[in-house]
Amino acid sequence: MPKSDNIPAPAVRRLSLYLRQLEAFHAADHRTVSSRQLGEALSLSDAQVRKDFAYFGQFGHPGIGYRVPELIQRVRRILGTDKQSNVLLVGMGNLGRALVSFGGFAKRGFDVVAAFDRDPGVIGMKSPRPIAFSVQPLADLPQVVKEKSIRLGILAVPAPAAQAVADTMIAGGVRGILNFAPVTIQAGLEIAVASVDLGVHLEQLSFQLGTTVS
Amino acid sequence: MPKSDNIPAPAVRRLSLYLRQLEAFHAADHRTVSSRQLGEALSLSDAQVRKDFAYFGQFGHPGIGYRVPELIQRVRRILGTDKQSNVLLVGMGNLGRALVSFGGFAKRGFDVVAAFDRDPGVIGMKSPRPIAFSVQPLADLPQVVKEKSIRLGILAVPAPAAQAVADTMIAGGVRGILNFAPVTIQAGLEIAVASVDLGVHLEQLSFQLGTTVS
DNA sequence: TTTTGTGAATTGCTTCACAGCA
DNA sequence: TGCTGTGAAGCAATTCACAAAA
Repeated sequence: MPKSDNIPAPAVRRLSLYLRQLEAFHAADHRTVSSRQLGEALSLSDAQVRKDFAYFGQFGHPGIGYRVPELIQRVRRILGTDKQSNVLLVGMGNLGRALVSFGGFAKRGFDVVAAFDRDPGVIGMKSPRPIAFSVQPLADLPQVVKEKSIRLGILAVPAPAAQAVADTMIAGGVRGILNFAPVTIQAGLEIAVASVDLGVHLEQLSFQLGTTVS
Repeated sequence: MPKSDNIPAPAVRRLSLYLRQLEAFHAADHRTVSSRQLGEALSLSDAQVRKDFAYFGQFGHPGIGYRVPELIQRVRRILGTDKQSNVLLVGMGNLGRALVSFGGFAKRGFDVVAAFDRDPGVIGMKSPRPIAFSVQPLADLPQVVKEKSIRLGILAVPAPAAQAVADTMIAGGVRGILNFAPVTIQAGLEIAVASVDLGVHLEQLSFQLGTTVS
């Protein structure tokens, strides 16, 4: 049983990176890995790595390091991705279509099993590539959430529609939203929201270039 | 002249959010905005907002607040997006195609003006929608970087190719990379790298659901 | 030896609270 | 009065450094 409370948010963010790197070590047939090796691969200190894992329990073996397959299992358990879960997506514009075609989610434990759009033009569309579902109207969302036990939704609609669609998702039973619209989504504390604003990331790079360099 | 050094990284991240929100206030015809209003819209404290701006200079007017158009200009200047700049993209898979079709970059000061891919099958392709350039082979990258004064590149290739392509971009003169591949890119300190791992964000949501709730 | 786990020290970030200006 | 800018205080996260385990 971990302390469960008082875990720094940055530590949780890094947990995902550790998992990704552990899987890379596993693919390269490393049986064990030390906090220093793991930190080096991710540009973190060895102390940081040990402290982060310590928030969740005792995973290491003194003198040995961490056993890779064991740690992968335990981190997945912590993140809740030890079993596949279903997610839905709303907004089948350019980005939405790219995201449902994107193979990377399934490898990390998330299956995109339903897509919704307001536009009747794309509803019924068999979505790009051989995908097993067709695009449905938003009105069907609550039913699909129940039938497929969906907890997470990806929001890929234009900015002006984002808050209203988010409200619809929440009312329909979605518990967490990954938002790609460049607006701040307002939701209750019991709803988890993460936002990815592609423009923001380029701005960060632009700022760094302005200061890092002459 | 700002102090220039010792600016917390979180403050720089929030600067992009302030800009986005200021533009929303501007569109709604707000002439001025207080730190409290701005903070409320972004779920931040008023003190946080004032302190963040203070890292970069004195922008506010006591008793009044911040003048919206003025602050927008100054934040853009700080981020280096007061003038449009050219960016390139490598990797015309699903995600890459969606990103070049994505209108949101131009509004924030970034024009995607060139696209590259390894696959001869897509080279020469006029890219989706009416876009003014065609996909080129990677060998052309250094020349394009020079001709179009490109400093930033978007990396949207599969994970196994990402590091090699990043090296090619850097050797070609790119100074900052926005990486969508789920790997840590190794680059010199003079190169700015930002990574967006779509799977990681879903994992964060998954973790929050596991702990927030029963 | 090697390497973890962890209290203690340190560094960094945020919030507080108020002087000063409009 | 309303609101900014900022030193000081408080809190959070990281790094240090070492006892214990293999």
